[in-house]
Amino acid sequence: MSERVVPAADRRRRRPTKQGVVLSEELIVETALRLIEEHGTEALSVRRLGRALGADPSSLYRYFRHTDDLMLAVADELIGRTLRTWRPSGDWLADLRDLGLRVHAGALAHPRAAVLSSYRVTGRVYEIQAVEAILGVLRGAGFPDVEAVRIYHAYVDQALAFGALDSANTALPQPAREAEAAVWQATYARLPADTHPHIAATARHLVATMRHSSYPAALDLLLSAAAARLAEIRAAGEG
Amino acid sequence: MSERVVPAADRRRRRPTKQGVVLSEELIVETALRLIEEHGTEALSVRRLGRALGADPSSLYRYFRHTDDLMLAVADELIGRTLRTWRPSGDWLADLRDLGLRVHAGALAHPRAAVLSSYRVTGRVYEIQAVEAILGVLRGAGFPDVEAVRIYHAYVDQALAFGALDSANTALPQPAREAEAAVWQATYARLPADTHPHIAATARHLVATMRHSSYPAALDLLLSAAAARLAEIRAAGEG
DNA sequence: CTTAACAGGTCAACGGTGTTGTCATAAGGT
DNA sequence: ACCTTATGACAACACCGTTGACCTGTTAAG
Repeated sequence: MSERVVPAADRRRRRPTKQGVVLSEELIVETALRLIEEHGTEALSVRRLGRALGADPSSLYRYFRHTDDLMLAVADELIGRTLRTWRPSGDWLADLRDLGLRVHAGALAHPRAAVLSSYRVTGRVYEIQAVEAILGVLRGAGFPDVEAVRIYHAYVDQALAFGALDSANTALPQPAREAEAAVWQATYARLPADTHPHIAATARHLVATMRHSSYPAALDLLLSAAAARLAEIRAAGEG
Repeated sequence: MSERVVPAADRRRRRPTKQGVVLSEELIVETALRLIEEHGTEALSVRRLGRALGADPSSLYRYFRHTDDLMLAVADELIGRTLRTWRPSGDWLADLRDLGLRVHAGALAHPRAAVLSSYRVTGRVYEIQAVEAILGVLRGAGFPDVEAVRIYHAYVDQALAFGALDSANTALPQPAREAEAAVWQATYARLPADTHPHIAATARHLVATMRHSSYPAALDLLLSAAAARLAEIRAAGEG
């Protein structure tokens, strides 16, 4: 049973497909990303990807063992792209806020990859770079090691978790998405004040707020708590 | 074109299936939950569910218009179960902390269902109860409406997002889970200090911290930021 | 007690999916 | 120029959600 997938390094024979395309891991990953962007999550299937590439679907199994493998490769590329656009300024709070929003935006742009990668540790280069960078920002700001690690963990997981959450939501089929939006208007905004006083009192704000991601708000809350903690630490350090 | 789905209230004719099972919305939802728990997310399909119930798959379309409708019903049942175990004490901070941990624990107890339900708005009874209760706690504590809604949104999404994240991770196949745990020991803990100073300096803490959920830490950060905000609001109110 | 309406079950089919066993052939080292 | 084999193509498999047509037992009305 010879392996179906050949390691990228051993590839020599660049034979074109019937339609004249020369496949490669990079080309496949890029095309997958483009497909998701242009036609949404549900547009990404092995068969469609094959069609978009001008190749038989089964050819892709020469490059990835499962769709899962493909998605992880896509995710890795995504991390790399996000990290490359980040320009830390030296202001730890602003930098972490900026990076958080970038990670979240990157996740939204590629829902399927984001959901898959959110709960996995890859141990690959870009991930390691990100860990080192974030820890550097926190320790540079003056957080002691234990605190830096604790906040790093909460910060990263929150960015990934919200990224996945909001991704999954935007990846819903169109009718389901519209139905969700309608629920706040049609159901919550119409509950009577005598049975549901708190919802009724805030209905206007609920309808306006719930249609957007709560990640920016959650991020600001987390970071402001971290800043408060840092102030405490500094005060204690001077005593 | 007569509607395929008849509202639950109008159901009269309880005709058993060939295999002698009397279907109902409740029975279907319970069976779906059980299926997900026992055999994982991928085990839940209309066809398998039909088989597990002892009914033709197409029968389910007499109760739910799409799979999506079914998933919303499952999600709401989960919310209901969690909410029923919560006993608010009147201390807003403690109550929200307690509820958050319960939601998270509930998600971990039903890993596969939690992932599916985390990003949906059901608009069903239990969800409405939860929204009303949480908004009540926040407004009762003294948050003005806009602020209460903003914090409600971040708080709820955080609980659901971390629930889904940690669920997805625990739901990984055993070998994959072990491989993940090993990455911190095998990869991160061995990075040299000259190329990755921050990781090297905190490696001990990383290995210890990353194996647990960061949700409790993230929840505490969010709530402490909310408490700080409330203090500000109260101070301004007295001025 | 009969009967007609129809809720609610079944069946078959459609077009989609991921994946694999097998075959064909052109690329590339010798 | 030849042989190996990497790599593409094809066909098939087993699944998926969903729908239209059909059939039948339950139930409410007469």
